[in-house]
Amino acid sequence: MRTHHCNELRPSDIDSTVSLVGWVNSTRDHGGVIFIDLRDREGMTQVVFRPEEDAEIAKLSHSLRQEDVVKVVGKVSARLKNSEVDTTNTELATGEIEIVATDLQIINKAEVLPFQLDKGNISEDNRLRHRYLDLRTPRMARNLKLRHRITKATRDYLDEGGFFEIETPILSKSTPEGARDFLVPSRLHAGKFYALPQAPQQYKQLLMCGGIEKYFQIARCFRDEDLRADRQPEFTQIDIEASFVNQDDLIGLVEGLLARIFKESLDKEIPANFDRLTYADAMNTYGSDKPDRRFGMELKDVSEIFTSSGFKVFSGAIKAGGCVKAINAKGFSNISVGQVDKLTELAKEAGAKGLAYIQVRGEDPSTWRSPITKFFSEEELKALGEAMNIEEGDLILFGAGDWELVCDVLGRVRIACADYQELLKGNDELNFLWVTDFPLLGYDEEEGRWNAVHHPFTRPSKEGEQELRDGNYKGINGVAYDVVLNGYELGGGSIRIHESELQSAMFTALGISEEQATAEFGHILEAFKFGAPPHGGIALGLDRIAMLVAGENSIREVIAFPKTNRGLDLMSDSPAAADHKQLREVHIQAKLPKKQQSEEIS
RNA sequence: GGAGCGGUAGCUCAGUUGGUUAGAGCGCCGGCCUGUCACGCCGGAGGUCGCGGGUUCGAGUCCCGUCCGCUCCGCCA
Repeated sequence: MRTHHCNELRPSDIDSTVSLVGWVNSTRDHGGVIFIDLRDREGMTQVVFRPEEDAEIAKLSHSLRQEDVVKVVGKVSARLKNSEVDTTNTELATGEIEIVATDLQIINKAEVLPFQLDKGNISEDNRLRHRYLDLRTPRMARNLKLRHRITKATRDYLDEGGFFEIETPILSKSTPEGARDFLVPSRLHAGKFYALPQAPQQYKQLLMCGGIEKYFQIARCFRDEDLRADRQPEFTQIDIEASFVNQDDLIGLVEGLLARIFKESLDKEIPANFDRLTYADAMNTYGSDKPDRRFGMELKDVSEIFTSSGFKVFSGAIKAGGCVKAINAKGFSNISVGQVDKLTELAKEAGAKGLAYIQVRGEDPSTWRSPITKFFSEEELKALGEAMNIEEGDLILFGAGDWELVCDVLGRVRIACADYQELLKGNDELNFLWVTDFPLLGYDEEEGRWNAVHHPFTRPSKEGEQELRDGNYKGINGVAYDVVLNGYELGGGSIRIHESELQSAMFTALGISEEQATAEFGHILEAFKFGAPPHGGIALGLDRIAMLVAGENSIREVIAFPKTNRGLDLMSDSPAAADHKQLREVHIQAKLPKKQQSEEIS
């Protein structure tokens, strides 16, 4: 049907006869001569219709409208160019040539579109409602192409590394831990349900038990939780598991994979090895387990200065076993009152009592504007000035109290300040980082029990193994690692437990009874008894990687048919009610909230 | 579950303190135009101001409720 794509023709093709197919991107009708830009997946080519060339064809060309699907046959010609005029279009790859049409076939007319494809600022709900049109835009074509290159690079790289791509069940079993599951009622087994997988975690470990040794999957995962710009209810992970490997093996593997991905999608070189920070250091220095290190503004512990301070908020916090930390937002002393209020609100939401600050208006502390410096002694002010490297124009922000809380609060404040100061404007750096040595278990005050920080299959550190068996849960680290890019968690993994007895100890730690463990996880406990190899793995968020590669702010921009914030597909209008027959077959009766009942009946 | 922002023509938006017939650009329709590439010129059509209620002589504008979209907190082992 076609001889070329719309991005291909060059001056070297002049005088050849070609045929192109595609969509009418735009028309410029001069009454006599008519130009159209013909667009396909790859690019655009200008077609010119002249009455003197073929009166019939030229006449037909007057009827062309945006997004008509057409086939054009014609001769490749040079654009008019002499000392007086130059009709070359430097914006277009094919801008030095044009097709002089000798035949035009209108394959399918398009009605007037719900929005103009060449306008860049269409509201997102409108784009989603007509996603099949939105996908024609260069932006979406590019994003999906990049996503394809990423998955292709992943498959090639892991294949070359000896990994088998294996599919695991979508209809699987609900697990008590973790995110809310999507449930699928069983027709054959009344009252029973499959769950859609949150991740192929157990299956991939069972593949290791099955002697596969190296597995990967571009795996669709499902979580019935609230959405965000970087969270969809169904999303895709690059899921990897390998036997007889340690943490360094997996870190090296993933560094190589990401290098391959960035090379083949953006032709960008990234560092061969990423920095590593322990969880404790990441929290201590950046107040986050996924720190954005493209800017500094590091958290500093200034407890020593205020141990016996007259300012009781600080000295009291230290006496109670906590700490005082501060950040220096360089050059941000001109912060507005409104912004101070916003930061304070942010700190309070995170659990702080307030947010102490100093606006540094000059060298001398007497010029500093602050609600708290009046309580500080001269020595304290001097020591603080040195510790925080205080200079004119700086803004110092404090947190005091429990270490974890202070880190978290200042971590959030740090991000907000960078945002206000536009520190990352125009920054195209790719800052990769490993965060390691996560705590294995975290204590949930509200529920009064221990939770897995990563998941219940993460291996404790060598020293932690006996502690786990003995029930000394505080302070055990897991052999877990997260890879972070510019403040986004790209993925996380761990070396797993492969001994049935140690896995049971883990379930005990999580308050799962022996009966429950047998019922929910019996298959994996059993599998570990028959010669399970030591193994570990990682899962990377494909959508987030694609988002960052494409330079987008939302993963919806790299997903062909995403859901809205409320989990709706505006195009197909899902989810939708099921009719009574369907529900009967799966032994389900819908019981709607009161306010919805009246609507459904009417 | 909570907070914030938004919803006005097919699209993107403006709309003052509540006050006459709700505007602009693009698109669309008709006419003109033989070198444009955001083509140009002339004319025209097009509105449940998200929906429901309230206040008022009078509501796009104020109040209450509700739906939808976006961002964030909670949540996301």
